[in-house]
Amino acid sequence: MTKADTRQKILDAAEVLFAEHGFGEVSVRQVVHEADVNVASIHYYFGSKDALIEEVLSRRLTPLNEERLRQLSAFEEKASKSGTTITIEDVLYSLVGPAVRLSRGTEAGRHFIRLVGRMFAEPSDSVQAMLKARFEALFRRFNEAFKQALPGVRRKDYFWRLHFVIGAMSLTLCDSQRPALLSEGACNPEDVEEVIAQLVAFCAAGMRAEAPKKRRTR
Amino acid sequence: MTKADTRQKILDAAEVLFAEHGFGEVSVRQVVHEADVNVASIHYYFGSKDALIEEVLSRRLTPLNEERLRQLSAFEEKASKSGTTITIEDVLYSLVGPAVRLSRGTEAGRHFIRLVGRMFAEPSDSVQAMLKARFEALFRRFNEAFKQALPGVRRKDYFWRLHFVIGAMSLTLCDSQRPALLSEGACNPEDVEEVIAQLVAFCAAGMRAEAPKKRRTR
DNA sequence: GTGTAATTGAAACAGTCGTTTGAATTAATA
DNA sequence: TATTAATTCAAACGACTGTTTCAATTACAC
Repeated sequence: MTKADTRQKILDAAEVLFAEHGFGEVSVRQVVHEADVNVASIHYYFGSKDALIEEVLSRRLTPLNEERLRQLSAFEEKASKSGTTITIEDVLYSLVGPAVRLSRGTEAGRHFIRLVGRMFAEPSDSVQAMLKARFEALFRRFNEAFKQALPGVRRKDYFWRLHFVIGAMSLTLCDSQRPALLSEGACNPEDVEEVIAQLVAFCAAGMRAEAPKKRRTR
Repeated sequence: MTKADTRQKILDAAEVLFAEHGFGEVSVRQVVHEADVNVASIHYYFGSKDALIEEVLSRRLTPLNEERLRQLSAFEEKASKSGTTITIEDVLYSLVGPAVRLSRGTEAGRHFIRLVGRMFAEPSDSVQAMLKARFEALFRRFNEAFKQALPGVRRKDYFWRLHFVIGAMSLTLCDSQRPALLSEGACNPEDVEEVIAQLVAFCAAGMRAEAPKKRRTR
């Protein structure tokens, strides 16, 4: 067995187990058992369990965010060629499309994406710091694009709505089965383009909403 | 110290710790240390760690969901008296209002609500079964109300959108600080009625959106 | 084929885990 | 106040945690 094989087997097994049960609940011994390698391999290749977690995440997160930026650039170029500006649907499509496709393509992608969704609800400082580092560039780029697509929306309203978009997206990535269960089969979570279209339509309408007014507290 | 005191101290400490670090990451010894009681108390009062988790959740979830139903009924009554039907804003307001208020009121509420948000991203079977049991009645009741408020929306579209609403709400409850951080202070997560108004406006617009159309896969 | 480095293996490290025990203590009942 | 029941306590249970050690094995350059 070559070096690459063992590393890969550990990462694959860890991805599945972490997605299924969370970081804290999965022991390195479960990982090495599933990967069919020795206990010491994890520390030989990664140094520690925490370092392994980092590796599991960055392995797929980097290409995913690159793809998002690629799609966004393509939409912007297309718009500028036709003398228009990018639409909110285009921006959302670039943001959620690659992620949903990854989450529904292979079994590995499904596990990984659930892992990311789980992390967004994870308040632990180390995880949040990691997320921030990996998403900062993406965030700045999409902020500009959203601004262009939503000229009339106030700054404050925009940031709240971005937060809601992230929430809707996270849950959709993290839990693919609930809509099917709740609707008793009417929703098909495996119809990737349908999921994307639903998510984009919902978020675009929410983003474009009238500025909210507070109610009297009851 | 009376019996009630010890039980209460354990529940309070467990709520904070579980919300902060998750179920698996918190040991019963951390809980008893924080609660300043003996290790055996947890098994004396609750039987097991799992049973303690259940107790922590149901202690606040039951009154929360009762309040949601109360508000919904009040809106429905008001509408029927004036010969109109309930609006989507009213339904959403009943769903998210009590939860957001709980999450921003006391420190205990904040911790508890983060716990619930975290659980929605938790795929573990035992947790999902627990959630299902505790939310089933609420779910049926709100389904009817949404149906009334959204006569033109197809069944399939509705269930997808409900899923997105839950996602937006979950993240907002779970992570109160991110909007403030991302917006560099423009959003104030402590302005409870503002948060509710923003969430309701976003979700109402999303719920009322035009039926989505799939794009060509790129 | 020999020597050297990379990798794997089984065993053990010191801690921590959830849980249990049974005696010591407190509170309630009579 | 005496008796009984409820509660607390320190200590220990075996199992499991992440990590380390070092000999055995494999791969590769010469």
